Amino acid sequence: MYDNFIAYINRQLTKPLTEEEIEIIKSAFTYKKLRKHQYLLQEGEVCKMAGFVIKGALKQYTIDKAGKENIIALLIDNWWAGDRESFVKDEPSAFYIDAFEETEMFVFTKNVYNETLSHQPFFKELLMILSEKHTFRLLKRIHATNTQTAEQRLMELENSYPAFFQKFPQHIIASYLGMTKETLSRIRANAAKR
Amino acid sequence: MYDNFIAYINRQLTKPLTEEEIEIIKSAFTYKKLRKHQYLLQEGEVCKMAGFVIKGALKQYTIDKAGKENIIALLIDNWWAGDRESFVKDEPSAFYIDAFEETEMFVFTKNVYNETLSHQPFFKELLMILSEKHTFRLLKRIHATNTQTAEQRLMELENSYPAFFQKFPQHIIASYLGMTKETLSRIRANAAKR
DNA sequence: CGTTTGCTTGAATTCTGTCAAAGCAGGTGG
DNA sequence: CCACCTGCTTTGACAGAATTCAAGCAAACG
Repeated sequence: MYDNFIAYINRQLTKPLTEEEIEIIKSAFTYKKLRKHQYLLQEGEVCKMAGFVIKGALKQYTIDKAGKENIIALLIDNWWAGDRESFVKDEPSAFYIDAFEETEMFVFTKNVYNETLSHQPFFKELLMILSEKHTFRLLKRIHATNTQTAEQRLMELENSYPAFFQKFPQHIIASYLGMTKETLSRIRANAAKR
Repeated sequence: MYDNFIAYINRQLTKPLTEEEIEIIKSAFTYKKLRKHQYLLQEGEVCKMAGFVIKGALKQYTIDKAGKENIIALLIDNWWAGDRESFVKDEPSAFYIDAFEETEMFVFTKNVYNETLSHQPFFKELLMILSEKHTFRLLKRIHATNTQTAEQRLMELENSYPAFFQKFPQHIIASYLGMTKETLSRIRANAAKR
């Protein structure tokens, strides 16, 4: 059951996990299944649980006064889900995270993190590597929104993360890209004409 | 000379630096002064040096085919400068970083990082803490551009980082915020009318 | 079968970028 | 000391892009 997860971690780290470390992972991460529309986290809650998406799809978003969802992240197989800021600082989260389809995860709690994972060198290295990759992607997203047209960003997303387009409807993708669903639809229509 | 820098690091870490660690810092970080307009890094170069801004101002940016600068980061006193992606992966950087005014820094090289700093627990912790804070800020920037108007983002920047407006002219700030200098000027004019 | 969900399209409006021109310092060199 | 640059800001006119509001349609679902 943990095989793919262990293999994934080994792909990130510079040296493979020892048997001992694998045991630690198996005891620290518990299997959790989210039904469609089930919350992993709600705004105002402190994020006490984070984890790895084995299979499924979640969205992370805020809701403004008008009730509109603003998608900040889309999370699918082999991604991590959780609000790290809230988790680390023990502060209420600004985000909702919920399952857009039935989702299987390996999760760990703040207690397990504090007592076990945070002392493990392999886990510190993993966190550092993931954090760096995440930072690089976020920087690219900012740069892309500042320099590229809506159409270019859409095409780039289609190339980089085609799975998003299988899992999520267009209005979700549009919000993630910072545009309305109408704009996304029109971009598509214009591109098709050429 | 290193006092403020050591104090800064102690403010980040959970436990204060030992005398030994302070000595390591003093030998690993060297003082460097950049003249106005001097490059810390140019596009296409591998970033072999990164560091802490003691005093001064730098901008990190790309240049498009039309020759237009696109500012991705502004770096002033008590910030860190360098392209971590290039530094870590040993790949050519996509960015320029140059001093907008005379700038004093404490820098470390890739060699020093590999041989010394990367093995120091205190430095790993520091990197992790800084990386996390950086990530939180980047996420907020993305969310702000997707949900707030140009005027709101400008006002928020004025509140959060007033020093930017002392150090940099408006056309640099505008680029950082992803708008043209004309738009920024008009936002100001409209806001003043009310 | 009716309801929900997602997608498209149109028209009007607002916002932003582009291009061009002009003004306004501050600093430099003659 | 003055004239001239250079860097920065502002303004206007116009074009283009994106949002909003509204309506309609198709597919999926219970």
